[in-house]
Amino acid sequence: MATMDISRLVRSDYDRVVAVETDSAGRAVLFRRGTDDVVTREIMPFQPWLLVSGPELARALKDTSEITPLRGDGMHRVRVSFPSWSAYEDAVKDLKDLTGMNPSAPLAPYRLFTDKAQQILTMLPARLFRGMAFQDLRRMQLDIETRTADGFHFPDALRASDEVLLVSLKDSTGWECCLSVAQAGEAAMLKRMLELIQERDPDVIEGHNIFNFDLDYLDKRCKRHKIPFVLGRSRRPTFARSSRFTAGERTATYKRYDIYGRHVVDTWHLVQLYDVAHRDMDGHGLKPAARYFGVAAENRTYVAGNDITRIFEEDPETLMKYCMDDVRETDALSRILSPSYFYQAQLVPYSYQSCITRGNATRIDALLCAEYMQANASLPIPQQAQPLQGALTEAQHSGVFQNVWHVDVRSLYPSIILARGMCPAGDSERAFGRILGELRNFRLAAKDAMREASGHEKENYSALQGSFKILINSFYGYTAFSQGTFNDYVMANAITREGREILGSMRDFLQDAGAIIVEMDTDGIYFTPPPGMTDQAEMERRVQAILPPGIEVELDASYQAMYGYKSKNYALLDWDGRVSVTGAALKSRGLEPFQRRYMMEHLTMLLTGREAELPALYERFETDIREHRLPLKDFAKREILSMAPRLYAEKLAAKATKRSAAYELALQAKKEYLQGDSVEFYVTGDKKNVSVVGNARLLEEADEQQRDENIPYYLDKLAQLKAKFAEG
DNA sequence: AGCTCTGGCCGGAAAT
DNA sequence: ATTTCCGGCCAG
Repeated sequence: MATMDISRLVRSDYDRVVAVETDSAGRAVLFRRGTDDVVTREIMPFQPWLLVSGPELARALKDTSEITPLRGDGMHRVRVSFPSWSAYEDAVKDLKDLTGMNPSAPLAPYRLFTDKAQQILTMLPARLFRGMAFQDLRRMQLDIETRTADGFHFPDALRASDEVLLVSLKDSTGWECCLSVAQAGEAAMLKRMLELIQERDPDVIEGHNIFNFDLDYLDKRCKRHKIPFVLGRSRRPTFARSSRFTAGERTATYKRYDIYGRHVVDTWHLVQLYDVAHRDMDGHGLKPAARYFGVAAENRTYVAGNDITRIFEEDPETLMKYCMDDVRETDALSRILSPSYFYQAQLVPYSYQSCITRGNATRIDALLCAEYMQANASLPIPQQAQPLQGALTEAQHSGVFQNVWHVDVRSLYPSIILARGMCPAGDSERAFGRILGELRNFRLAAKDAMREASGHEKENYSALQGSFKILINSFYGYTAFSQGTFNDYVMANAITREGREILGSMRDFLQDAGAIIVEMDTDGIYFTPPPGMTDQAEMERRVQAILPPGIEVELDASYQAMYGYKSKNYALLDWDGRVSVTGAALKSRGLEPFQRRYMMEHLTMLLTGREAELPALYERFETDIREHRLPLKDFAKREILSMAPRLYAEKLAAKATKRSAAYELALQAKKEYLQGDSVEFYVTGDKKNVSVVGNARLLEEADEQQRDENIPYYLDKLAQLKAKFAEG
C-alpha cells in the first residue's frame, strides 16, 4: 500500500538499523539486524556538526572540515562540521569564549545538538528500525533478587553482607535462564550473566525499575568484585549518569544507563506514561501493572519483599519461579506498551531509548529540525513565552439528566491547523503543516489497514496508528512549547481561539434547537436532545452543517443518564447500566478510599433513581467508621512527592513553601523517601478540627490492632460529602 | 538535565 | 471564622 510507506514521510537511507553509536574518529557506527537475524557493525563517514549565526563566527573556529551556508533568514544559518568529536568539543569551548554566551542562552549565536544519536540520524539521514516489525527486535528482560542482611529492611548493594541471589533473563526468542548465587558464588554468577548478554546479543534490555534498581545494583556488585560492567556491543563499557524522567505532572530522577549498541527500556517508565493518559491504575509496580493489563501469570508465585532472603534459604525453587515470573510479566508489559515507541523511532531522529524518555514536543522538535538540516535550511530561535488562552469549558446545569447525548469534534486542534493552513512564523520551509498532514493521512491509512488485518499485523497497525495519534495531538502543544525551535504563540492563540469559537457555535446551535447543555469542554458537549428528536445521525448532520469545512463532528455516544456536578466533573450511566465517573473532585487518587466508595455508591443511586436508599447508605458508612469496621487503608490519602523531601525542608526553612503532612511524614519515616515516591497516610486524633500536619501517620507505620484514626474528623468528611451532593 | 499546553476543582496551611 | 494562596490531581 503506497500510502503506508513510512519512507515517504521521513527519509532514511538505511534499513534495519537497530542502534547508532560513534567512534572516536567521529565516524558513525551502525548496528543492523539483517533479515537473517545476524547483527552487523558498519562504519559510515560522518562529521560532528553544530550551527552558528554567520560565516564570520564559523571561520573563527579551528579545525573545521566543512562550512555549509543554510538558506533562509533563521538565526542559525551556517552549519559547521568537524573531523572528530574532540575537534567538535574544542569548538564548543571556543564558541563559549568567543561569544561569552552559554549554548543554553536564548540568544546564543550558536546552537548545539548534544544528543549524538540525533546528530547522526539527522545528517545521514537514517532512522532506526526501518523495514522491521516490532517482532524482529531482539528484546531481553532482566530481573534480579537480592539478599538483604539481617536487621535491614531494604537492599543496599554497597553493604558487604548484601548480594545478588538470582538473575533471571529471558528474550524475545523464547529463551529463558535463571542464575543463582548458590551455583558458584556471586562473582561467577555476574560473569556468567555478562557472558550470556553478549551471547544473546539483545538490541534492547528491559526491566521494571531497571534503571534505579537492577542496573545500579549489578553495577555496584561488579565493581566490588572488580569485574568490568560490560553490557554493550563491541565489549564497550557501560555509562551511567543522573537524569530525570517526566510523565505528566510528575518527574522522577533516575540513574540513566547508556549501553553501547543497545537500548534500555524501563517498563516502569512505560507504565507511568500510559497512566498519564488513562489515570486509572492502582499502582505502577510490576505486580499491579501486570494485573491491570491482564498479563499476570495464573498461579503466579508471589514473594513479599522482606521475605526474599528467607525464601531463598528455605525454598530456592520458589524464589526462582518468582523471579522468572517477573521477567515474563516484564516482557508482557513491554509487548503491550513499547510498540508505540518502536514505531516513533522509525520517524524521529532519536534512539529508541530516548524516544521513550523524552517528551512529545521534544520529539516533534527533533523531527522538524532534521527536515531543515536535510533541506540545508537555517533554523530560527524560539519565541519568548507569551500568555496563552486555552479552551472553552462550561458546566451549565448540575443534577441528574435522562437520555444524554455526546457530540465532539474529531481531532479539534490538528483539524484547525490543517483546515486553516496555519504555519508557525519561523517555519519558512512550511514543514510543520506538511508533516502534520502526512502523519494524519498515514494514521488514517493505518487505521484502515488495522481493520482488515488480524493477529500480529493487527496489533502492529494498532500500535502504529495509536502512536501517531499521540504525536499528532502534540503538534498544538508544540506551538506553545517555550523551547520549541518553531514555537509560535500567535499561532497557538489563534488555534485555541478558533477552538472556542467552534465549540461556542455548536453550543448556540444546540440551545437554539431546544437541547439542554449539561457540560462542555474543549471539543465536546454533553446535552439532552431537543424534545421529539430521536435520530442521532440526523442530529449529527445538523451540527455538522453549521461548521466550517475540514471540521468534522461525531455524535459518538449516548447515555441513560448523566449527573453533572461541576466543570470537568460528572458521572455517566451507560445503556448497560455501568457507571463511569470523570473529574478530580469525584475520583481523584488523592481522595481517601472510603470517600471514593461512598461517592460511587451515592452517584449510582442518583443515576438509577434510587434516591430513597441514600439515607440507609449514609448510615451504613457512619456506623462502619464509628465502629472501626473499615480497614485503615480506607482512610489513607495518597500523595506523590513532586520534590525531594530534603528540598522541601530547605524550601520550608526559606519560607518558600507551606508545611505539608506528606513531606513531614516522609522526612520522619524509617525508610528513605525520594522524589516521585508516593506517601500514604491518615489523620489521627480525636477532635474534628485538627491540623493534619502533626496529626498524621504513615499507613505503613500503622498498627491495625491499635486503631488511632480520627473518627470525628472522618465522620465530618462523610457529612460534607453528603452535603456536597445535596446542593443544586 | 531536561522540560507540550491551559482550565478547573479541591483540601489544607497560612494570613487576615 | 473567613479569605487567600498553593500544591495536587485531573480533563482535554
